[in-house]
Amino acid sequence: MAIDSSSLFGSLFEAPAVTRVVPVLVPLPVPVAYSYAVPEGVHVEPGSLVQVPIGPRQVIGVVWEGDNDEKLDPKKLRPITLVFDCPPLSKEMRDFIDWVASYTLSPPGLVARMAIRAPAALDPEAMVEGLRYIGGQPERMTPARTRVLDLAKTQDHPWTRSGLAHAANVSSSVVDGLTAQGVFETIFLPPPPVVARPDPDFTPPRLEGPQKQAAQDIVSAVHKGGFSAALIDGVTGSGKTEVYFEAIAESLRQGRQVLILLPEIALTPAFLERFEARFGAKPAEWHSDLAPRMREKVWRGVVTGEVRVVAGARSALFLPFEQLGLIVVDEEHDPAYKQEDRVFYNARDMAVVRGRIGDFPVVLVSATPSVESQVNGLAGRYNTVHLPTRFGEAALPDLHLVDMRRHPPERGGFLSPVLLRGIKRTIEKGEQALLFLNRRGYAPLTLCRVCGHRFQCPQCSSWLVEHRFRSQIQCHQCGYAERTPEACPDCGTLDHLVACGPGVERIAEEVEKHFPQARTIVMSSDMLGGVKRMRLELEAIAKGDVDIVIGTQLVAKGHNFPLMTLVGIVDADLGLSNGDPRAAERTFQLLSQVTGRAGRTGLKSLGLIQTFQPQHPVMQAIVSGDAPAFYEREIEERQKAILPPFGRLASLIVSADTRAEAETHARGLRAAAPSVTGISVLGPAEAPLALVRGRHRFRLLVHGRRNCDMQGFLKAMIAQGPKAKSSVQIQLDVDPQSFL
DNA sequence: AGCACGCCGACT
DNA sequence: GTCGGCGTGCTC
Repeated sequence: MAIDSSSLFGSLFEAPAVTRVVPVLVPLPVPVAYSYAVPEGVHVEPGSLVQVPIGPRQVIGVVWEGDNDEKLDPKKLRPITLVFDCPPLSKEMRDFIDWVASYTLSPPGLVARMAIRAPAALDPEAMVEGLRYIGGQPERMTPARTRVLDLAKTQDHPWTRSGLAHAANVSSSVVDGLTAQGVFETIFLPPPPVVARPDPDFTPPRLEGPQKQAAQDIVSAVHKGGFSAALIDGVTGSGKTEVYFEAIAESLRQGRQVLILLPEIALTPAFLERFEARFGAKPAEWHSDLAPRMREKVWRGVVTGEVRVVAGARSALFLPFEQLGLIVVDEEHDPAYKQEDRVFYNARDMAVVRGRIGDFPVVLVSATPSVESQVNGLAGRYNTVHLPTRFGEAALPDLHLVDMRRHPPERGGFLSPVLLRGIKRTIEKGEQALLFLNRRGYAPLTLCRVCGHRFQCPQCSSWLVEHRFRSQIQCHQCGYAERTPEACPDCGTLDHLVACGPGVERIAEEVEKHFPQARTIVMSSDMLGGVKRMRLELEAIAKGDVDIVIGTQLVAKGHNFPLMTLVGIVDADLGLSNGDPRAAERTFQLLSQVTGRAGRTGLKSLGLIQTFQPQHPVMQAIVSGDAPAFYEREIEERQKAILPPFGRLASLIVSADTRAEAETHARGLRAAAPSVTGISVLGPAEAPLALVRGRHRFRLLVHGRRNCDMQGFLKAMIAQGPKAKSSVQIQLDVDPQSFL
């Protein structure tokens, strides 16, 4: 119910009676709810969406519960401006918001804002204008008018103006003319649903072997109801999607809504079509570049319950579903689930929390689960379901390590003779080769041969990467770019700049030199022509119009290339030595994903992995396929990173996935524990180095996830003061039991 | 987050 | 003499 603002002020002589004061979460980075007066005759309850004044502007807020600040004079409080005509946020949703705010040490108002981020959706949706045939004839008949009338007579349902014109193959002015003659009357129709309702029994599933058991396991969890967390751990091509589709079907049969979380990049037309084939309708989409109108429609459909299934990126986790009954997190290991600004959260972990608070099952899915989820599986907190074999005729590629010390490339090159032979054989058979290198551009570093000058970013001091296609040198950290200079800016020498190391463009150059007749393409996110061109190129590749694809990690995700029978990893070691505590895990996941692109239609396929460290556990795990052993070792390594109880609270490193996140934590720490001096903020790669140098007595590592018990940590710090002999427990994200 | 106020440099 | 840089501080 919207209230008229003129009624808020009462008459001149009677002071408005303050009937009630309520706390309201406003979208500001403040730690508490603000208090507002509720005008007489206005009904609000916890969860109501309201418009309130903040200084000179109006914002959307949510009525919360709890005590109001008693220091504020209720008479001086400003009144709520408007109550939106919209179902209030449920108790579950409010508990979820409070929980996430407390866990991530974020202002609750900013967390709440993520749930109500479609402001215009709060207005009632406009009715659609329609036309109904009421009989009669126009004064003059024409062939076009006859066509329209024939159609309207045979199909007696309301038409839209353009729909009728299109169906009768006339221009809309013909329809307008008939309407003016009184043949049609204008009526108002409720807006059409955003998406059709999916039918759980549209296409019965055809599950094979281990899929059956896996589906039975998770379907029974959904059937039983109540909170549970499952981890579907299945190799690429093992049919994980079909399995979780059955869980979705069961939830739909129970009349509950379903949320499928996907990394943004995996929200492809291919996925939506697959869903449609099983359920007869597409899910509603939710992601960052949804058109504003669509965003509003989906948001409203979710609140009212009209939308049954949402497939969305991480932000979809905060949609206020009416009756959510299941969350599926596909590709649960994907780093894209981590939000890196404002509110730092991992949607995968918060999905589990939402399931626990809402008392419904959550299913995590991956071919290469995160170490965190593996630990939860081993500890019995998640029920692990294995799908060990490929489905149908698909066979895993035959994987081999290429020891680059024994098979060096020719001078100036990066492809070993072994890989070049493999490419030759593959394209001779009319099949495709994929060369993977996770590095955009031509070369990661450029220097002057004469004076040794290195091109460095003026803004953030990382190396500038040469991009030959664009004739630019770019900073991959901050986006700085300039035209590739011809002369060295330091010594002025012309044409003496030398590229160091490979990027995909440079690999393409090498490939073209060896296979001038082959059709070659470079796929990377900075591709000229944008997303549209990329889609077309991916289709062309799938059709077999390309022989050799050279790509960055963008080709690793989701796409199916039936003719791809050779995958060459150009530099498998890349990313193993960047100081990231998760480097080995990430590399394992990436390499598994890329090699999984091959052999999906039964053709015999091969993976060649170029490495200088063939003994490295990641390489061994990839070729042996012994993932359990790899995870066991990773878990051990991660647990070693949890420091034993330490002595004095002398100084502290705060380190996180990004410097910005570490800054956020540090601010919280400084505010909560002013007695602790010597708090340093370091980037992800610097913290281990500082520790090695012994500058700090201990560290608080919040790499990647916020699963460490920050609240407990702060309390312990405050309790012990700066010089106390302390034994603060630091809980690293490897063991995220704090939310279960 | 926004948007104010507030104090020091180059300009109609 | 003003316009404008962005540094602190407040919003129920």
